Amino acid sequence: MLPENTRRSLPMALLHAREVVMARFRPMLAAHDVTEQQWRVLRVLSEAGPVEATELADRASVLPPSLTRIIKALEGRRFITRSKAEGDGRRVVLTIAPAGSALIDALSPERRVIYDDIEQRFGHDRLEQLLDLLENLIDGES
Amino acid sequence: MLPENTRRSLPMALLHAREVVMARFRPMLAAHDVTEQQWRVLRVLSEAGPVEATELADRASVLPPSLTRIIKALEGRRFITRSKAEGDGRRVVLTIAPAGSALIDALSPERRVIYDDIEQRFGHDRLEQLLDLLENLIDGES
DNA sequence: TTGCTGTAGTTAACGCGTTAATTACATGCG
DNA sequence: CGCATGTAATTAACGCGTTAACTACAGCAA
Repeated sequence: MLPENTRRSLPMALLHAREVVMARFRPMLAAHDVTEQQWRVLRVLSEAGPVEATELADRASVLPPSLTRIIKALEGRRFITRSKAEGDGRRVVLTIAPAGSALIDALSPERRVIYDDIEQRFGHDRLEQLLDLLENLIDGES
Repeated sequence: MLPENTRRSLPMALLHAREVVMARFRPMLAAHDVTEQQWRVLRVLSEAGPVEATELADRASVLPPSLTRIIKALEGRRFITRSKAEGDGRRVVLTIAPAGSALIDALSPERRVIYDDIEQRFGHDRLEQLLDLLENLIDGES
């Protein structure tokens, strides 16, 4: 059934939901001069260790051209380091640098507070339910 | 509780979910040379009739600077018309034009097919449940 | 009327999303 | 080896997201 109004359209609802959630995190990121995408890349590198660019782009939900720009910015600020994969001169391996880890550590407490607040306001069970549904949607469509 | 991995983070999940859903609609929009945002604006105008810019931006989930650019593009293609509100020289009123309505009509069948397919694959009840949760999240955080 | 304050839109600057084209390297085949 | 094909990453071009600054107009008060 076609959604009769814009408000109850799935793409719109996802967009709007993401907007209101990110609005809570944005001030924190802006205060440290990191964009949302740079933050995602740093977190993936922090969680997953040295990773090739393609996998990094995939895990951070960033397209390759964007990743190229993000890498340049993060490398310029010494948040990450970049090296060629041995055995394949095309691949690039990214590693988080001390300054990058320090940023992650510095922001984690604040991030936890925001996330906890969202979870508390929305409800733990409903959040889990929402995450399950989103995961199912993603797996089913991709 | 802080999400332990990037995959089960709410902002990431919302982003990724939106991505996979929009991937289904994007070819349709590209084939008619409309961006996703232009399409949203047209649909709001189609549903709501003549509307002032601020309300339009709000309903289409587009920021004012973006709306200014979108209006220019849509006006250039005769999809919408623009006029000043009588009684208030600051306000701008947007109205969908015949060419715009024609585009909406041309794309609606295909849009329905895509939406129905998503709904069928994901499940009607789960979709409704997801929309409810998203609506609650939006209302609770905004 | 003059001027202050608030509001609607626009412009500017910069980064990302998206697609297409391009470069650099790897692999396989003759 | 030499060349075609494929893949990883980058670059280019254009539109949108985001914030801040700016313009134009409305409303109100002295």
